[in-house]
Amino acid sequence: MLHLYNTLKGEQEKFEPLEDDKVRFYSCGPTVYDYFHIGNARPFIVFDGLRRYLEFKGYKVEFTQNVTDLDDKIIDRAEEEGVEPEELAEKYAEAYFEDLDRLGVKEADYVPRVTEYVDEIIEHVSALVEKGYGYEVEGDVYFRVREFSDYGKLSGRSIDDLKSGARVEVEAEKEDPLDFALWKSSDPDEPGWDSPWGRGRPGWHIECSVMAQTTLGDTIDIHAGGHDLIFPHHENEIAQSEARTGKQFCRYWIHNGLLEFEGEKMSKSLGNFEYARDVLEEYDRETVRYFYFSTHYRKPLNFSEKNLEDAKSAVDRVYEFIRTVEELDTDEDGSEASLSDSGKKLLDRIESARDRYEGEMDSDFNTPGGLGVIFDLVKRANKFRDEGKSENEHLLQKAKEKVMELSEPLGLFQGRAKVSPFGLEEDLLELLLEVRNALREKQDWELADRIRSELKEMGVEVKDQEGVSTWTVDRN
RNA sequence: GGCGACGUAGCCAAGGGGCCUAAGGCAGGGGAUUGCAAAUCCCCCAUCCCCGGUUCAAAUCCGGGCGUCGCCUCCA
Repeated sequence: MLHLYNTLKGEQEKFEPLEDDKVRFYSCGPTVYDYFHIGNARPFIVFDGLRRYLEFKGYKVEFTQNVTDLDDKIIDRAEEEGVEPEELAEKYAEAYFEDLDRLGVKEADYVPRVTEYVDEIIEHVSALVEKGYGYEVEGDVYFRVREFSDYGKLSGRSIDDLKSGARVEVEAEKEDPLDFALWKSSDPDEPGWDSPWGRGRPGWHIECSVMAQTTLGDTIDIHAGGHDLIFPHHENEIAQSEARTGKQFCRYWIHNGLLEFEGEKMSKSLGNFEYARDVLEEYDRETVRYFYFSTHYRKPLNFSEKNLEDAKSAVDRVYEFIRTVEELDTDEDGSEASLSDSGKKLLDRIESARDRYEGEMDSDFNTPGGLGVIFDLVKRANKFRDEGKSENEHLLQKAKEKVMELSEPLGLFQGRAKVSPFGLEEDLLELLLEVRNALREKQDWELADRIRSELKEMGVEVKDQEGVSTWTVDRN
């Protein structure tokens, strides 16, 4: 039974979707005014993992991740670069999809864009105005926070706490400084749509409410995003949504911890960030994914070379195991009746692995625990292999299959990308290694070592093992 | 100032009253294996931020400190 920490309740709860095995899952997507940085990638990867894990457990998941392609940041940035906002948004939306693909994030079922939902947004805002939750002042429409009695239930604050914070910008036209914009009037040179309040564009929080509810329904099961979105973004989403429907908007609010860099939150405004695409030049996707899954998703995590290098070594360890097993001839069926004691132990470990794994993962998506089960299996299988019981080699095959099965939700260890799409490079490499092995037969170590070290410089690592030479590429 | 999260080995990181003489990974040391290298295997490497308390029993619960981070303003 899966348990998730629900920000709304402030504690872990049993996860039970509204409709038996169907899960309606919304995850906050990017505002496409720039490439996303490696900290932004955390929720993308972590919630991709959660989605896959739900599917792994047999749920039917409907997954929506929006693209905010209309926003003041886009307008500002477009002006700086001297291009149209639409053009800028399109450029970065494309880059976003490319980067997601490189990170191995599965495509969402629905990928709504704000500009395609303006009609629905206007409808939603109109409904709020009719109900007395929204009011117009000179073409802007605000949400009347005091009207919504549950305001603050997600972030655990009261309106009075917020007031005393006193950092809320005072705009004279608002009835209350805490009220937030649902709709903003646009200057003639800004993007705008005709509405009952004149030409304008959606406010800052409304798009998520509308896109979530349009694609998934009035009440959704999971809404996920970064911890820094709890207030005001998600708080306001709740207010807008529930004020209109009178129904609960979302049942489980899930928030990931932030990525830190040298002790501070990585963010665009602090300037201490690295683009995800730049990190991917250095490290392959599985290293990045492992890096994220090796810490519980709610904890803060420090970004550093060292951490990524560690992750890389760990990923290599599993691939090394998979590779060695694949090189065994394990055609024989191997009867389990004649297993040695150590074989029986290993078989037992393999057979109990899924339960142990789910036991970890069910506890608030504890991926470090889940990875522990996977690595434990690798360790024990390696040990078994070293005992040299060749008659039981099919057990290693089984262990490998289990490792891959359990790694699937994490998008790990399913096989590495080939060197080139044509396969020619691979053939040439094989040929080169054959020649090198002929040299080794003749004990021409000097030339053989030179080939190995020069290949290494190109990123191809050669290993000689049990008479066979293998190679791995240090890139994806 | 208000609200919240967190503090486990050299580093990363699970665990959350007795099975902990604390998973797993990385790095390091010693050994086996090896043309060399790599990989693999074996062995070694923590008493859980501090102080009080509850309990037969606490890393694990309670209270108080200290520290780090986040939110209260755009932000994943």
